Amino acid sequence: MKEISKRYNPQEVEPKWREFWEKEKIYKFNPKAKGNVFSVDTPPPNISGRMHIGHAYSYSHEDFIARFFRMRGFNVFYPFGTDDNGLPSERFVEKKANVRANRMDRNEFIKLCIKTIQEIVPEFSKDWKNLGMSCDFSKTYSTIDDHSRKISQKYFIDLFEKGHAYRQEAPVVWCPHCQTAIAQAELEDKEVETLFNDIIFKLEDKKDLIIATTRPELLSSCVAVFVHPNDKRYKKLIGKYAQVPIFGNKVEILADKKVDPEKGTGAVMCCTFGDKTDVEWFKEYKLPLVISLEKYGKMTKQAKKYAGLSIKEARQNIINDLEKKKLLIGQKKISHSVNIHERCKNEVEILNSLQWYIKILDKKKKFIDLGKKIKWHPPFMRARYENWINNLGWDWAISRQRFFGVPFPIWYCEKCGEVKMAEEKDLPVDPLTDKPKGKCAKCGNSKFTPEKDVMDTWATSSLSPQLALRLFFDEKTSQRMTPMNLRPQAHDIISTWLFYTVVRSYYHFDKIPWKNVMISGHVLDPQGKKMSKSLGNAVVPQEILEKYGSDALRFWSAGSSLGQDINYSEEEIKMGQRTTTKLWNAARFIGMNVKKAELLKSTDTIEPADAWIIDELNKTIAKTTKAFENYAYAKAKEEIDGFFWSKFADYYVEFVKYRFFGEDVKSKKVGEKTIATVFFNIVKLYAPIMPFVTEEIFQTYFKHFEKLKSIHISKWPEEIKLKKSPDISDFASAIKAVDEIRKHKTKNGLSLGAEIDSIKLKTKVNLKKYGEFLKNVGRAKHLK
RNA sequence: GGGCGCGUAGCUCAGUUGGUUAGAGCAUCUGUCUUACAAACAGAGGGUCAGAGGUUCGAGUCCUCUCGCGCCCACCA
Repeated sequence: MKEISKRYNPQEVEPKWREFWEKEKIYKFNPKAKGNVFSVDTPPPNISGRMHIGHAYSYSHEDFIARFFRMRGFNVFYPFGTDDNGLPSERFVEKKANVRANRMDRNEFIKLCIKTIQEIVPEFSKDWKNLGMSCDFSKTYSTIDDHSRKISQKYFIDLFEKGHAYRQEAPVVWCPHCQTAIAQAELEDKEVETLFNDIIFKLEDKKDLIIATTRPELLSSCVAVFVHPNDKRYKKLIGKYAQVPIFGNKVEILADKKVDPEKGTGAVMCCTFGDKTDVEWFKEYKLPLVISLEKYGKMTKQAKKYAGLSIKEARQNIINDLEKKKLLIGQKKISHSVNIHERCKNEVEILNSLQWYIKILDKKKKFIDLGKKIKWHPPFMRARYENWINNLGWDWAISRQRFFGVPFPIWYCEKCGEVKMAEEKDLPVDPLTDKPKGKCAKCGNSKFTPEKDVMDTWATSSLSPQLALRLFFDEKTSQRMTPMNLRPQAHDIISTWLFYTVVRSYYHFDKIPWKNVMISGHVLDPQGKKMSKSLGNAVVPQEILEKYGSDALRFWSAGSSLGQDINYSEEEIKMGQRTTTKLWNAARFIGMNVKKAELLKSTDTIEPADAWIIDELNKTIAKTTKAFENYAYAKAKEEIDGFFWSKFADYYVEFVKYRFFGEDVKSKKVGEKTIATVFFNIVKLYAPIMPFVTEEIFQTYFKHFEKLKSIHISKWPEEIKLKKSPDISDFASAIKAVDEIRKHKTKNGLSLGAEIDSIKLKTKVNLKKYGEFLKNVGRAKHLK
């Protein structure tokens, strides 16, 4: 047998096989290969940061499944792409190059973005390769490349033509810091301290009406005052008018059930727009639109003497002025939560502006129904999807007043404003530099204004099945391959990526995008807190990979069931490392004792111990296979671990030793075959979780079993059937007897290898059948 | 306030449709260098299954309520 290293060294072994897999194209997708296709809609990681531990965790999960199905004989379509447009990428480039997009030339900035991305993507993708991902990296997409822009624009045109996309001037969630509209899904909450101000509005009879507000700076946008219809204090005021302090205009006092009489003074001003309720009232009561806030977050002329001030400055100045006029009669410190933009963490406003939308509100029920057609792993994650849809309050705003994104393929007629779409054969287009063909369909004019906005990054990534499929297939085949088999992702983007992909798939193809979704949890620190750079409790996967290797990291990832958050535990990673060591040692043991490994033949005559381990193996194969088929990789790992450590290593290896060192050639031979067969299967069972050590063992010891380049394209284990097999119904008693002998030795401080003269067994065991076996395994001369 | 998940040994978790004395790993303690492995092995101790009530011959598992933790959403006047 080959001379091999005594210790397993992942730092040496892992790069070797990684290069080998790439060179030999082990994971290359072959459209003509046999077997049913199993397709994965791989999440394109966002390039705005390196792979973090949460990525390592959830990408491991999908790779387990992809590897399992590959070995199960499926033709696995497992593509890779990167998400590299939109605000996150802009912010990343701004930070890296120390520039601000809105202070530089648009084209220069876009060029800088593209250059930066080209520089970093190869290094960025390396982390995913180092993790051992079995994607086909030979063709990849980026959500900003020509390929993706073309698809994104094509399907936008499709939406428009089908009437699912519309442009409208309406209140929209606006980020004054990023100076763009954003979607509801991009909001986060933040708890802030603020002042609740009681302000006097004068009534027509000169009496006071006190309203409470946290946003006095919006007084100039006040268009009504609302009270609860049953509020006795205000009932008689309904329909009358109140005068807005400082600005002097009169607004009607209206009644609406949304007013909470308990809150503040029970009278509330409605401004266009302070919050979502204002928008609802604005629409419902057809209130006038009075804009006091412009897109940079500064006060407009409407705010008169406060024009040009920031929100905070205006608030302070108005409070001061109200105080001077004795119109501010109370102030209370409160803490409330406000919506912030997830990308920049700044408070958002609601602004009236012209934006493109994709209709979603009118199809809520449909999207919920589609969700029911998808198989969710774990099932309870569907509730989050439905919960999100039920709470949706806005259509999907997809235009962004930004620079680095997929442009809308649109011009507007200068004369009549009619939309002019690009033609499909010209895609991708940039309306800022490309000219539309032909004349305005409506008025015949031939001068056009380009659309400057770009699309929300999700508007492109929600087409990820198409982005991936079209790398390898024509349009017809791509559509035939939808729905894909699996969408793997983490739970934080159910309301964005997952939901939007369902929306797009429905509008374009009237189909669900995938048959299964697999939702991973998050990684928490050992105390159960969220890991984040800012808290300083984040672990860096690159360091773990370097120190312990990918197999060990993946082993840890496999440790919690699907959808569960996991606490980071270095101990568990060490356990993975120990498993690789244990596997390596077991392989070495076989290498030392078995000259040339052979597999059992169905006609071989085996001994009871062999039959027992084969039986246990068969049970393990059945359970592991079922678990993996249900995406329950944690259960699969548990089964394999249990069999390998507690059945194979702890017992079977000890059962077979005496035969290896003894004289009975026939018994020795069948023992050799059994141990090789069983261990070979163990290595295969572990292959999806720990691809490197299993490849090393396969290549070193078992390559001659199957004429294949890699274990990862070998056949998944199946039940081993032997024509004649001894009865092992009483083998448990033999194991019990072995335990008893071990206990006896431990109690007496003897080493397990020590020979003992005789032992009286309490265990009832058939000594005729197992006497010799027990004497040999237990190294006892006599048994009673 | 709504939705979802979780609460089992010191720690991390497993417990399939309710069915003997509740399991594993880590940690602890005691032994053992035994021809794969001391990064190992053998053995031992350790649990009112968050709490209360209910259904049942029988509940960690089903139902109701309470408490605690986490996530998502709403609340923003």
